[in-house]
Amino acid sequence: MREPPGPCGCQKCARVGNNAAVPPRVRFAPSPTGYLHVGGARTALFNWLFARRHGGTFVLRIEDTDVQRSSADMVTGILDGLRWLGLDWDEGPEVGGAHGPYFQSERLDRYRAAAARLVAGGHAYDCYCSPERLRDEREKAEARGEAWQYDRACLSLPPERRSELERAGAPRAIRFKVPETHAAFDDVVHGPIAFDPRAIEDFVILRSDHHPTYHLSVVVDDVEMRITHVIRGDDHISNTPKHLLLFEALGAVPPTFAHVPLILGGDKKRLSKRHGATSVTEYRRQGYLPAAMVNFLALLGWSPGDDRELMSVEELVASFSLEGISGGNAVFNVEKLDWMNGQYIARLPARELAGAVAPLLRDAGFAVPADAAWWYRLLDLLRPRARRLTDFVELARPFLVDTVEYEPAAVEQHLRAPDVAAHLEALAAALGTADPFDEPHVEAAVRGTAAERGIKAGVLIHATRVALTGRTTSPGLFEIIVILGRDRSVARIERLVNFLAMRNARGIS
RNA sequence: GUCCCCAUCGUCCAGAGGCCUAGGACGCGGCCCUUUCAAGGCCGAAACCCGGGUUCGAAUCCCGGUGGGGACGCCA
Repeated sequence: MREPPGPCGCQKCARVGNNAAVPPRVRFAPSPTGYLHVGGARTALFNWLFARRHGGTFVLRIEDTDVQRSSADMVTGILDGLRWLGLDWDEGPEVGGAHGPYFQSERLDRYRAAAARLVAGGHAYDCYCSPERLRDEREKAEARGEAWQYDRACLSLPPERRSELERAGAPRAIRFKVPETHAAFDDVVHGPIAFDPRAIEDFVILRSDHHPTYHLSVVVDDVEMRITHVIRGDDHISNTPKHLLLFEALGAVPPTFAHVPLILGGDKKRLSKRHGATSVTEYRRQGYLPAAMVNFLALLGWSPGDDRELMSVEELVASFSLEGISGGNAVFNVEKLDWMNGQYIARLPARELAGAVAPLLRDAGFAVPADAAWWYRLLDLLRPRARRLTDFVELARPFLVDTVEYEPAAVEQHLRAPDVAAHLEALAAALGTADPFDEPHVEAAVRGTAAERGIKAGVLIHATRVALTGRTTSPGLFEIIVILGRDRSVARIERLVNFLAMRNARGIS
């Protein structure tokens, strides 16, 4: 029996009720208690790709029910991170939408109403147990090497005891009464997962300060925001049975779940600060291109099913499917990210590259060259040598300063040949008459000079590189002579000749 | 400790019973190109965790072990 295709012609769009296929609604729900972590960014990316692939809606919801630890700055940072990656949201902060508000701190009345409904329906009950008592019980159990579950002390409180507590002003939380039904679901990436409900304690859904816990708010919002697919981190698998139970108690059809594996550091431990950068802001600062970051993150735990590696956002959207997500955790491999970033730098249009490098140049105290054509040509010479945007500052330095510094290693390695100064003077003269001043003629001048003076071209080339850049490495010599131009090239060669003369005079050779 | 998830080169993935002499990419080694450094091209080393089943046939299915990870809060 074939099911009707979804709105985008595929079989994967959500089916709500009997058989009406609707475009999927997915959400990314970060907690603003920290910056946007690369793991969170990848979860957001998978949600976004899924929504775009199926013509669905990507909702951004801020889970700021932890008043103490949440901050507005973190919200800004997360939004900036998502925008930098190009993950635009259809509903959420700043854009609004029909299912708002999108900050949980503005939806507290809904959670309280839902909790009251659950109590009224016999799915939840008031709990007056003090946090101290619960903590003690847990510690005692732990000392015995056992796990402790809430003992349902408040499940059936005698009315007189209850009014006594109320009169005494005892803080009251609300706990969900976990039923004995089996909690099982079919995870899109993991397959069937079943839990024994006896392993789930009666968890708190509304704190004594009348704020919801995560379990309540996430389910209430997913219901009210009509979320069809929950794509989130693996670490939520063990929470899912609680959520399933809540969906049921609330009389709602649960969404489809897809739990994506975690991102680990080189030691296979959960990625954290000691592994290096973990926030997307940090990668941005380090000179990674958003397109490279997206490509890399997409391939971390997901594959299009073939051997493609370099994929544009359009290709990712066209190929994305939840079934392509692998079940195992993935190690964040910076070397591969570096390679990929280099690939994107190599392919970036000159204008865009120049735009991306400009702020870095200014930060380093350089003015962006006024001659755009010249600057683009220079960038083209440098780009195959760059892996990060930040590399361009050092690569470009010799071409932006008035006077180059001679690196000791360059002086030692390439200026030892006999009569280098004389050879360089001859080259300066030859360059003075090269016409036109282009690569073939410059090359002819260099090779011709070497031949006339009976030395190997390499000797002259290396010495000249030191004169022009002060370094042992650079783009091809003929290319850099041309880009520096006749006057600057000749001047730099003559300056090195003088430098060598002074050094000889001081007998330092 | 209990529950859950996972298991292919060092790393990220391909593989959905015969197409596997296990494929691609990063990284690594070599060669080519070459004025250096890159980039690029070519070549190479490198893996199915172990043990039982099922099957004519298993990297692929089942069970057990081992290993790794995650969750066990009035955090999210």
